[in-house]
Amino acid sequence: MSPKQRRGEATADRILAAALDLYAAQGSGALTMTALIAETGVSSGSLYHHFGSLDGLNAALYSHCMSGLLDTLIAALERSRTARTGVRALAEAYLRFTRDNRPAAHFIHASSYAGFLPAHAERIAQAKAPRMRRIADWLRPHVETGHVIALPDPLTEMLVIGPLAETSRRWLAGAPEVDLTTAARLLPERIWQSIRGDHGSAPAGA
Amino acid sequence: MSPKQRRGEATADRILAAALDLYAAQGSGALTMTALIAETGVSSGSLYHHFGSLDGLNAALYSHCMSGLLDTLIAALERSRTARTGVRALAEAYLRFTRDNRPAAHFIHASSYAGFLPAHAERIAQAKAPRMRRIADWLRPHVETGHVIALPDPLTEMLVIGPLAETSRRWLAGAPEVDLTTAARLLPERIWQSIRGDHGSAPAGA
DNA sequence: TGTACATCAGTGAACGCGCGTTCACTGATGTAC
DNA sequence: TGTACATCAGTGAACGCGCGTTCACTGATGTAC
Repeated sequence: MSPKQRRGEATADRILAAALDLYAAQGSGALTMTALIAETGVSSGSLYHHFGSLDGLNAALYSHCMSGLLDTLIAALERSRTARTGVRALAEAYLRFTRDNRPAAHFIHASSYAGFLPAHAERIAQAKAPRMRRIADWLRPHVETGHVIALPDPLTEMLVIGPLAETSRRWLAGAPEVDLTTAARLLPERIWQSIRGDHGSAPAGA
Repeated sequence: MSPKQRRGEATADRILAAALDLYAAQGSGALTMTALIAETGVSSGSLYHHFGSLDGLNAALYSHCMSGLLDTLIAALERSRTARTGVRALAEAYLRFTRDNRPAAHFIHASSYAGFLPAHAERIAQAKAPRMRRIADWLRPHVETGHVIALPDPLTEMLVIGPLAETSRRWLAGAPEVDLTTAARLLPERIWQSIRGDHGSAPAGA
């Protein structure tokens, strides 16, 4: 996991970067050990030394990309004070991440059902869990004051992430009718409407 | 595409059913020509006679599953008169489809970035387009009366389908915290809140 | 400051395996006269 | 009603290829004394 020599870490990073490049350029079918060896010049033995298997490499790449996304969302949230501005900032940040980190976003979304997720669940959760906790910690007081509706555990997340993930997926798949800029302008307020509590901002007129 | 003999159609259907079974049981990696030949007893030549390639078979399976989902949504919509009841019925129907047709739902969601989608886009659109049109036709009058907010083209769809798709994905991936029954009880109304216009039902108290 | 040694990092040839696909063929079905 | 024939449906052996992984090895790094 954590290399004991500097050059080891550098090699691992270089391999992950090349893996994401390969993925971005030619899709999931192109992310093979053979292609990675050809692309990086690194030997197969070295690849196995660092990642154990192709699945292990995929898991490491997933962890890396997902951490990038969550860190972006956390930064947006923790800059905001009210529930409404926080949710809106998170929504904008999510779509901005998709636009600015297309390969990483693509890899995250395309990996939903990949075999390496359950196989390396523990290692992945280790990176993901503390970040999810920070998001939950930010949200909790706003639920307690009634500004955000109280829903059973993952449903608020579904309402917020759902439209953003679906929009990102369509855009990543190349759907020409999806425009991230328009989405970033209009979706955040509608998402906020879907989770705000009775105690939220003025309901009908303003 | 359309077989000229009865038994041809029966064989193709049997192959697609076996393909979905294989997929459901062991994941996308298990849906291979070799496995399909072993499972169905059909010869490789027959497989190629009907579907042309593995990608072709995947595209046919996708079309079949997607049509099933859309038909379910259309039935729910066209039973409803008001915008609110229609949207709620669609949301419930979507989650019910996921629960009752797990393999088909899984295949649909997991295929988002598959190579066979662009490769067979035309054939797939032929099944999808008329169904999407019926949904759009149902929605249009409700936008015109102001009961549903007017948004640029795919954004309303993102707000409605997003939370449903995300909930389905998590459940399909085996996330234990996602409960489709709870989701079906609480999400529809929240989704409605996200797309209803000023002219929608009474806003704050009821 | 120098040396011995354990550990980490990296090499590359070789392996077996299952994959998608092809092709020359036979058998079944439906249609025209 | 019967026959000829074109087309559809289905067979299965054979192909080459690229894949993930292994393993015995060498070289680089850091640490203990």
